[in-house]
Amino acid sequence: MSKPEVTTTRLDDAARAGWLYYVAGNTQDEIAAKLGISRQSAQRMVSLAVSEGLVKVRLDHPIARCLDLAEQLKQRFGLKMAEVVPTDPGSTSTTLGVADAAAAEMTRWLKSETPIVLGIGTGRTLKAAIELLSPIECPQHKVVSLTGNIAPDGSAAFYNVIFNIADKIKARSFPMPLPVIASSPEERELLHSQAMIRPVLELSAQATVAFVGIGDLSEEAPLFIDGFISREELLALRQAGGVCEIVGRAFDRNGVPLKGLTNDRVASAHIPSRDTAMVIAIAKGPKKLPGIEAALKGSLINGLITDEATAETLLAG
Amino acid sequence: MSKPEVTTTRLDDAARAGWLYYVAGNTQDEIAAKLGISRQSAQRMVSLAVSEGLVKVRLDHPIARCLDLAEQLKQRFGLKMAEVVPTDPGSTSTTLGVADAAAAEMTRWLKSETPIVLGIGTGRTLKAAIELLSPIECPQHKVVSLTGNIAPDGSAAFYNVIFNIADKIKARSFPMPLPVIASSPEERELLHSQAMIRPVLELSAQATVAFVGIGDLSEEAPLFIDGFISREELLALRQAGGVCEIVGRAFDRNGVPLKGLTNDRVASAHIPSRDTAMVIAIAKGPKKLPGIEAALKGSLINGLITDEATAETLLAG
DNA sequence: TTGTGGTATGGGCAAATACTCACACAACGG
DNA sequence: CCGTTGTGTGAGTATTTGCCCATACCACAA
Repeated sequence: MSKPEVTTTRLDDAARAGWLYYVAGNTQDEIAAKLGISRQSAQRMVSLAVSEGLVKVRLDHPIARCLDLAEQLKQRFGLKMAEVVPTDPGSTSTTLGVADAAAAEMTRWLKSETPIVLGIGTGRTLKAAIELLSPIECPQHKVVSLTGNIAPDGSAAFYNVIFNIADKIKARSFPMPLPVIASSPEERELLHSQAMIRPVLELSAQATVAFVGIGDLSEEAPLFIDGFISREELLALRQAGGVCEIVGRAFDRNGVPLKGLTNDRVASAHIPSRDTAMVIAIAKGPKKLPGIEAALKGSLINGLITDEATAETLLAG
Repeated sequence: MSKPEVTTTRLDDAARAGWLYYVAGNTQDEIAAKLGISRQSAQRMVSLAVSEGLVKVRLDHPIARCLDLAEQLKQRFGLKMAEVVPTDPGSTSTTLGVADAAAAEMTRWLKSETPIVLGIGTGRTLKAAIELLSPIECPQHKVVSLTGNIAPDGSAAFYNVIFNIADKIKARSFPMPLPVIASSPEERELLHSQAMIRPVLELSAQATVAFVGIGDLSEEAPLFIDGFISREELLALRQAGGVCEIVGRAFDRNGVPLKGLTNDRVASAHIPSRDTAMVIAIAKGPKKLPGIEAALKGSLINGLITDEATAETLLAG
């Protein structure tokens, strides 16, 4: 006999046992007594009810939908980790919710006893996340910046958050005292070969986990708004097919880094290897969608924190 | 609301834990690890999710015996609708199972696109049912109370559930700001002629469907326990042949309303006409048997939700 | 009758889960 | 300011559950 073929009365009994268990809240012992069978049989009845799909559980909470979407994201894009937070339909904030979730995820990593190397990108979302981070003492960990922290005018780049996080978690921090984008490829090489910088770059390659934002390349591209690139450079990136930027480096819609242009001068560390590190992007909203899609296609990341609406669009596409 | 009042984020966490447990099939240990909390807390979260009613279990199996009994009930007593849930032999609860079924039946009605008028009685069973009701937005419907909601001491009658249900389903609600039993027939007339009350009474007569409980008139009669009638009044009702009470109005064993006594002063609306409305009683257990029999004999109802044991006794008698 | 293959049963045990308790901490009220 | 009260937490412990396995049972064929 190929099919399991369960008889009707058997399923009836299973349903009854399942009812007594799940609805009436009996223990298997009690069910056994009431149905006049052994506890083991009662257990079998209950598990039969489950395996035959008689028992359906539903969670009456918006969160349930989010978890479901997260699971789908992981499946579909081969992510190791995904988190979807509820969308607040009214809000236009690009950080609401995801920042909290990112802070929570960071905390989970930081709670580890064994030392980790935490790579940190840049951006508004990340800054918001770190502001939400609860202070926690983790002297065992190291936190390393993936981007330079010097703005074009020589001031500290505002959305470079390495100091903020280091302060919050009392870990040793490794900032990258460089401009985000050097003036020429040669300057970048020169800077990268400095004794102060090299160990930071090496450390960033060893990151256990990295949190990065995804920047769009629209008219309001953070790289442009914050003055790291000129309007002409922004247009050139778009012309070349660029749709997003991670730690300053521009990618096309397939997540392939653009050749030339500002990419030749980006002084940031490379995104850590997805084989050895968790690279978690924090991004939501329609403006970031092409960027997220690119990052997923190009396997630039293996973790994503986003919101419901964004997740739905990603899965629909 | 005198409820414990659990904050949103706490419920969110509970939902998350519940999802991981029931949907994703994690053990509590795994949940604890994933959420970065202790196993005990994970357990608490899961049980919170259950106790807050976030987790709904449904059994997708018509237990043959119950269906059979339901069919027989419909045939024998000319009901339009009957539902029989399994009996838990050991339990003394008067709501277990039937409340779930009632909630499911309500949901079925509420899902209707076309606006309905939902009449709601009172009582423990009904309250339990409404607590199990999943929140569902139905602004198209109206829900009207069939009984007054003022207790003898002036407080809100505890088992009047119009507000609970209105809150759950986001429908316009029509409570009846009256005492359940007026001090005299004259007072009742006066109250009923009020401009605030009349529309409610008229609406209740137009109900599409009404859910009512059946109260017994034993020493533990809810009317008496909750202080709506005195012991003397209770005894008088029994003396006069009363066996049950629906929306406060007492009936004899044939389902004929008693003349005089407290019935002259009951301020409740009449049970909607069985010709135009579904009137569904929710009741089980030996104590309610005479009441259910009376309601069936007097054709006070055309729908019944009860349990196996009660159904069997009804059919045997 | 006996053997054989398949299936159901219950004992036993480790894992998982629920519960109780004591304590920490914050909010509240004198 | 200090007790009081309520709430949340972790530790420890009892209960419950899931699962393996030896055994009993049954139908059927030799």
